[in-house]
Amino acid sequence: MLASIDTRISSLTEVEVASPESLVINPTAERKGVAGGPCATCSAHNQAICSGLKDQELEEFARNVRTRLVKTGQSVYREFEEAKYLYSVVTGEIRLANLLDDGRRQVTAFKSAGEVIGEEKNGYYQSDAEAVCDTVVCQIPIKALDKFLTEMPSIQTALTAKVLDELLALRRHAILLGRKTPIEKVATFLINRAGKASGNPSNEIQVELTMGRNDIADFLGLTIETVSRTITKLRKMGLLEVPSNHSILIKDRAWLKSLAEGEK
Amino acid sequence: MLASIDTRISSLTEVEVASPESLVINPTAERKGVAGGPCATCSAHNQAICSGLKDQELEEFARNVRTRLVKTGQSVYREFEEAKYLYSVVTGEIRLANLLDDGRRQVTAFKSAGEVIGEEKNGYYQSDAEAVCDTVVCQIPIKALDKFLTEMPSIQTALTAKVLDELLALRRHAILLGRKTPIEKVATFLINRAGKASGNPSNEIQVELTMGRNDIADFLGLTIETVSRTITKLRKMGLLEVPSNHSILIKDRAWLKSLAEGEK
DNA sequence: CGGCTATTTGAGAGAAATCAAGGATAGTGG
DNA sequence: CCACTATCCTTGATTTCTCTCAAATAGCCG
Repeated sequence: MLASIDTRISSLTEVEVASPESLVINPTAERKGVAGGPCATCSAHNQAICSGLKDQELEEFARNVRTRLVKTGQSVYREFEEAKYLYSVVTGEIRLANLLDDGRRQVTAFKSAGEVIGEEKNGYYQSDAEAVCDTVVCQIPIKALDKFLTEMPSIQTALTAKVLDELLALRRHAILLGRKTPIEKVATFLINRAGKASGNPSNEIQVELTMGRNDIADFLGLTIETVSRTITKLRKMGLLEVPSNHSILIKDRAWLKSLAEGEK
Repeated sequence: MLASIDTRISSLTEVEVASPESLVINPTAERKGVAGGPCATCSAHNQAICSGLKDQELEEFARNVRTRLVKTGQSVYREFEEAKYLYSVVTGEIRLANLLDDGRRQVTAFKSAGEVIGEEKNGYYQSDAEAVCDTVVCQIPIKALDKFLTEMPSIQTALTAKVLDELLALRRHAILLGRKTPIEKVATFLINRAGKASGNPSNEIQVELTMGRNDIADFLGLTIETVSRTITKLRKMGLLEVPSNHSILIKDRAWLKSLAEGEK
């Protein structure tokens, strides 16, 4: 699955000449005659807010959206910027972050395929959204969205569910930030990643990290050194192997999970 | 304003014989013949999700809701409990909290008049909701709400706005928990309270705390001792006076605000 | 291969948690 | 109304962690 994402991204990247900052592709231009239009064949379709749409609605939806390639480190939008679009992540990964004036940063979430970003307050985005790796997002104009919400109830429902999911995720994250130890934080992070990564319930599982230690530290409310030391500690306990900086092999998922919950 | 709340609560408390656990009052029984029904005269009406309703809609709304007195320490609902109602706070204050298995607690928000609680995920509440002090809530059955959402668009709009507000508040709280120092945390807490408390932009302002130090500690991700020491420190800096445990006088709001943002 | 960046590791300082009393406050019942 | 008790809050001493500062190592890109 990761391989197919990589393929998709690099093929898109090659077209990237068109716009050095961020590539905009009109999906209607890509495929014609497919039932449901181009969105029907989107790799994120099944997990996205458009998944409940019928063929005809989906075609209408497709006419209103654009996909956009956001390269590593580039931002999709910034906090306090006027919110004109809602986005759905297609491939890759986005980090949402908030900053203090002196540069301290808190990453509040990593968002991947099918997830929605772009929440606003009084018309302005609530946080910075930046690509952790080369990422494709689906850009939905707020104006078009308003129409969809009334005409296509399944979008309303799906969107509400996504927002409530995000609320819950933030609550879970709050208890992590405020009350968990570094080991519990890192264990929770890895377990959540493993859950995202596959349905394989086996005790050993490979986790791919798109982000660097810095992002992990800012996500968990730690310094980069503490993250590094904690991973080392888990490795020396025999819980992990670290084949590369961006990949971690969990040797004992159940044990790691119990650590994540604070059972010592 | 606080005085009027107290009056209201104690008058309700006296009726409390009816139900030792939590008093249920049918507002339709209270007043008749008022345009908009009993909800029109609700002290929280202007800030609540029902504020945009016309008289007739409001009467329909009133027929479907009940008010409920929740005494100090009692819970409105618990995490993982089936979500049958959405609530709007009328008077008093509710704390939302999540727990770890070993009892560690993170308070994610304090909710007062006009604010909504009861967010769910797959039909189950996301956190514990408990009364910080004697509190009156308006109980809206989810089933009735679903009907309102389609028939009264202003409710849909208001509710969406409330949820987005909550998302933003949680993001702000995440950066507080993950990246702020104890002084910044306490200063932020007090400044936010002061903002809630009044429109008085003067430099000196009185803040009423309904909750104890324990709740503040669990809200800010600190121990109770650190909260206490930090308040003492701010007091000795001449920034605060503490006339009673539940009341704090901010002597220099601008200075406190600059501390809250991390400017040293 | 060389330079750049990311990550790991080490030593030391500082800060908040923990452990332990002591003091204030509020609510209860005489 | 006041004494009494339970709870809450503050303060002090000590310990433990995590951060900070510093440097070495590893990985990556051209």
